[in-house]
Amino acid sequence: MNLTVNGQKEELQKRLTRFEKQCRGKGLRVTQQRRKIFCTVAQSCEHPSAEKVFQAVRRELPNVSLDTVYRTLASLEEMDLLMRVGLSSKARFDGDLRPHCHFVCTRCGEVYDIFPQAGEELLSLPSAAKEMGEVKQVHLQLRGICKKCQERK
Amino acid sequence: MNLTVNGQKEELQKRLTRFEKQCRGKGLRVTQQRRKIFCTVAQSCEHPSAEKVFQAVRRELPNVSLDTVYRTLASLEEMDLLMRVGLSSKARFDGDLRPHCHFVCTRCGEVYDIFPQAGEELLSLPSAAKEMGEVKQVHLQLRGICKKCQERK
DNA sequence: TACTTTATTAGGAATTATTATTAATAATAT
DNA sequence: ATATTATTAATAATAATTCCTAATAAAGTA
Repeated sequence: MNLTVNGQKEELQKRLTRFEKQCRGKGLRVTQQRRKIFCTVAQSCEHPSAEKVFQAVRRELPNVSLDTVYRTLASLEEMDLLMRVGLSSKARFDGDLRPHCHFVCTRCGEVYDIFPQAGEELLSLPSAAKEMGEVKQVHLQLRGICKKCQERK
Repeated sequence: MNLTVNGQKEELQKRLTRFEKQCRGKGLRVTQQRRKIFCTVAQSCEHPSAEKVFQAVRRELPNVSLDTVYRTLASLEEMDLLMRVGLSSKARFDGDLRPHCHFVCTRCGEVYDIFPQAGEELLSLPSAAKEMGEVKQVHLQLRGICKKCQERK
């Protein structure tokens, strides 16, 4: 894990400040565990898994439990302090390979298709993409709260 | 599950034809199980989970096993006959909320950041997006084979 | 500072999702 | 029709995540 985010200390500081503000705003206690778990993800460029976060946090808090890590990561995601790569829970499949994107409801987990209008361009690939490897698929996912969930609450 | 894809029978037929061609091309046997599993996903607009596919297939092939469904879905994905929404395996987290996208290597699972160049616009949201609900995050994922994996065979 | 309240946590058990194993089955070529 | 060999069913095993409960500790209050 890197100790700085792309070599930018200020960015890390900004994230930590935001974290504390958000917690206090929501009335969440800033516990050692919560702070350390957030720090671990905020400092890393490696998109760590829950297990990796657990291992890293355990070096300083040897008794931290894996459940705490999962619980905290979920609540940090809820507060928009970090994001989850891919989707949680089980895999879902799509037989439609035409260019379109998915609206994923973060509350109920439902996945909706969004097709671009005729003539509407979905996206242009960032130029740095080709340096990473061979791009075979593009997945564009919009996350938010779906209409149904907005209505029922 | 819908029996037609957005009301277009031709699209479904196209997918089935492609499926058979791909299987024969790769020397894979077109078994009842394989065909029914593919059909189930190809006919559906609901991005079914492996479990859902299993339930649907079992109505016609009562003895199909869950393992077969998982195995077949994975091979269909490999053949680019369907795609997986989100990521398989474990969840991974990112503390960087600045606009950027991820290159996900489908071979080794590694996740790399790609930041747009200065002035480069990542994407414009499809106009249909706002009808789905409130978009809170945009996740752009490029999938392919990373440089490292390309080199080591 | 000590006390109280209540969210949070550790530890372990339970659940869910996915993958591996192996003998039996069935699709294709002959 | 038969042989060959990929594929499958059934079940066990593993991996990932979540639940449960008593113990702990953060933040407010006296």
